[in-house]
Amino acid sequence: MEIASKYNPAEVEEKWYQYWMEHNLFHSVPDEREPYTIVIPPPNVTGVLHMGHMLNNTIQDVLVRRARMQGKNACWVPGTDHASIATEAKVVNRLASQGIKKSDLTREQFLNHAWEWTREHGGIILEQLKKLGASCDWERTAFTMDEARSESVLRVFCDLYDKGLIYRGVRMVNWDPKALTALSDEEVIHKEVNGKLYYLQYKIEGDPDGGYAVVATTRPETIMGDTAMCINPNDPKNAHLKGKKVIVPLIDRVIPVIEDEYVDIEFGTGCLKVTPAHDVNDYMLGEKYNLPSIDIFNPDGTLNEHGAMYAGMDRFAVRKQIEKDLAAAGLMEKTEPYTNKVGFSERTDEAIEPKLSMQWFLKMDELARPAAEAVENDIITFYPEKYKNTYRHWMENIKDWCISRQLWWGHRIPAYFLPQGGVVVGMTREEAFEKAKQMVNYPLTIDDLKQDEDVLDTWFSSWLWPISVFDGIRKPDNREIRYYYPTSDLVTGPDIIFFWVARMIMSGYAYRQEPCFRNVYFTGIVRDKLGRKMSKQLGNSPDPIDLMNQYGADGVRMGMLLSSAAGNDLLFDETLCEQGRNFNNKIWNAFRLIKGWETDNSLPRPESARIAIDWFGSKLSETITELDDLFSKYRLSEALMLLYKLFWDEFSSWYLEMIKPAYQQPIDSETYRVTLDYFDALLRLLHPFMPFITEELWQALQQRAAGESIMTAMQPREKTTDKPLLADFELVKQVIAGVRTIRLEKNIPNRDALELQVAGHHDARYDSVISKMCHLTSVTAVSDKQAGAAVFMVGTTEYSVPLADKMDVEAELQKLKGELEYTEGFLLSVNRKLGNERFVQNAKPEIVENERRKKADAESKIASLKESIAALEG
RNA sequence: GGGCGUUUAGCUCAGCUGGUUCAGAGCAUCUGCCUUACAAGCAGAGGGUCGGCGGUUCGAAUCCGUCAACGCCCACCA
Repeated sequence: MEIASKYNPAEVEEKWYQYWMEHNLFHSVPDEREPYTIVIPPPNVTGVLHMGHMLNNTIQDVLVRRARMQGKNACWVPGTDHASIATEAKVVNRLASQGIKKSDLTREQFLNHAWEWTREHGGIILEQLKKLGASCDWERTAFTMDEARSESVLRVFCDLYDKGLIYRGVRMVNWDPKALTALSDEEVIHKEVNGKLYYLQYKIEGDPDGGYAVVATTRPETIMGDTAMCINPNDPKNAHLKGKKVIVPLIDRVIPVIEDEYVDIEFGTGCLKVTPAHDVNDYMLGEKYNLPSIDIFNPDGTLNEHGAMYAGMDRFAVRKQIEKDLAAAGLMEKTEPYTNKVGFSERTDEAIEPKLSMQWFLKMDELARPAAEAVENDIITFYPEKYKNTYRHWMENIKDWCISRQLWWGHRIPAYFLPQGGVVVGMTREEAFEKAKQMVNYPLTIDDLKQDEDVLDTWFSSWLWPISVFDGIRKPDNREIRYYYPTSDLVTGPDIIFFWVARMIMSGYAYRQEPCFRNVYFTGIVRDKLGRKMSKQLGNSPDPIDLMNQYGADGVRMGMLLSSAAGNDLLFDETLCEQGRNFNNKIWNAFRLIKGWETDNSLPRPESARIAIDWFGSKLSETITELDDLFSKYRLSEALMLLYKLFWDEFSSWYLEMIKPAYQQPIDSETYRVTLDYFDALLRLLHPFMPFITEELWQALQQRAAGESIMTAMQPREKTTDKPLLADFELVKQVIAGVRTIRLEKNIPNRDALELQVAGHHDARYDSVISKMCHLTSVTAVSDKQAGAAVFMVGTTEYSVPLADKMDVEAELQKLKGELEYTEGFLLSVNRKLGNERFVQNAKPEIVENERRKKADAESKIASLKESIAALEG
């Protein structure tokens, strides 16, 4: 059978994914095995795969596949998120392109469009995950707005309301004037903005001299909302303003001067304009001093009728205009450049407007307590650990969660207003109606109930995800939730630690009295090789699908993993995918070699093969131990590198070369059998990282039963590791490398056999291997130094290859003298150490002993080198 | 303004509780090879005063202090 010399991923990937699906190998049902559960961080339902998803899902797949091969009942639950704001924005945009305004539609009509959009674009991302090889249990695919999840969300809302944890009230919230909704604090990103600090003159009322106070502000457009000016009572320079009233520029409204120590005397002029409706601090002052609050903005950020002559204009246009008008009126003292932090909407990138509005809130302190403790006490472990600090800090300063959004796409809040005031909460209108009847003493029909128009924050559904995907909210005792929960590992980005991770932990304790997962693996952010975050705007993000077409899914998976030390950002470089592809090719070719061998039962097993088999068996065992350790620390990148080296260096470059029969000669059947076993074990170790090629070769390695798969084969277990053998072999490698170097330097072709002479300690047990690898006629012990031989040292042993006429005596002398000089310097430093009394007294005995050994070795090496030099010179 | 983290070979990183598994790995580079598994390869080689300074110690990449650069998170000073 002729096998191509290059691996072609396109030919095999789809085939095996279908095979896995056809044989239902991803599906899990509860049984007596230990469960291993991961719930996917649900991507936006209408999103497409980006590099962050690639990384995140590759890691999850590695963990799941490995767990499955360790005999656990592995279950990876996929699904998508309705992404309220993001999806609604996309739908609004599409409607706009069709000339339809959202405001022209009824809620129902709009939702029809949204569902249509979801059907069109939904699930694309899940198909892309299949191309990556993700072994999700697709039968369990969930959606945050499907029936089970929606009902769970409403139930939790009702329950928390009944417990008094959800309340409704007027608060200063973060208002997004573009999305026209309130946002939670976590959805606001603070950015530095270069602006101006405006110094405005406020005339003092009734001052005969036309005196005025100067206020420094970054937002002159809000003066129409001023209801006071505030000074610090301890500020001597503004003492003359105490008890006075001042006049708001341009609109000539009179406002009082109040005093509060909140005002920083040093900032600006020490006078602060107070606009309770449009600033969080001013709001506090307003509450404290009972000031009126004048809201001058429409929801979309234009000014309303309180904006006087600016009514209808956008807030930023007003800022420009008012600057001119104030200057014209002689009320603008000056402006100076000023940089301050402004909040922007995470989703729409619109400047946030603090706005007073009626919203629903969830009280957090009670929910946070057990969640904080769980992480503090490592019941839930974070990798890397540093995020524990971040989490603790947030938990300790947690504020109530604004959970209502003025959107249509999402879970509509199950609260109903009564005609004469008051509100009832219920799963359905009917349920609410029943409750309402108990509450009021006036006639009421079901249609009198008006449901709240708002929907819930998207995260109010995702925070239930680990429970709701197993239907643990609606049926807390069902078999699935009891079996799969708590889940094992969560793999996600640190950017959503508050949005999602922290809240899931809270809901887990609130509804299951248990942690929702045991370990959280925070991935880094995928950046380009210049360190820039990958983004659509920059166009620096490669298309994952293109990458997979080019390098194969296995190659790309490897490329992602090689660069991703846990928790560090990773600088993605396509050459890593290339490295992945090359590795695939290496595996492929090793297979070609092995498969090409004929076996012969009558052949005895050569000694060199016996050594090779013993040695590699130990190497394999040692590697498995190290691998387990790395996995337990979630050091996947290093785990993969370890296997890479095991396969490429140890197996291919050393083991296969050692057992390789001469050209077109058969191999003895014993060696062949063991080699197939080793190859099988390597494939199984590699499978979690590179599922496709390993399945392809595993199937080709020998006849497999229908439906059999490497996916469900067991991971190899460690056997005995012969440490002395491994150590010996490292010396053997050095000897072989030494001879190879001589061949290279002296230009001696491989086909010319050489002789190797040894002076000093040498273990002859490995001579068969050395002879085979170096093409030697013999390895002989000699006592006398001989001229005309190229020399190299391994430890204190001197090896030489007689070369006769090929010798360049001068060059050889140079080399030996250089080595002598180095060794003498080394000896000097060791002697200095041993001559230091305090070292000999204080250091641990074994350390001192070690130094003495170094001294002895160096001395013997020097003696040996001197002899060789003498022989050459003589 | 607070907190956290990073700084080791050209690049990306590993070095846990201070002492030959302490200066490492992969990639890249250089040299020689189309040796019949693989040139997407084979064999070999070079390359770092471990960010700067100071301290503790017989001994510091490793511990302490300090400075610098970069990054992240949090925060209501207009």
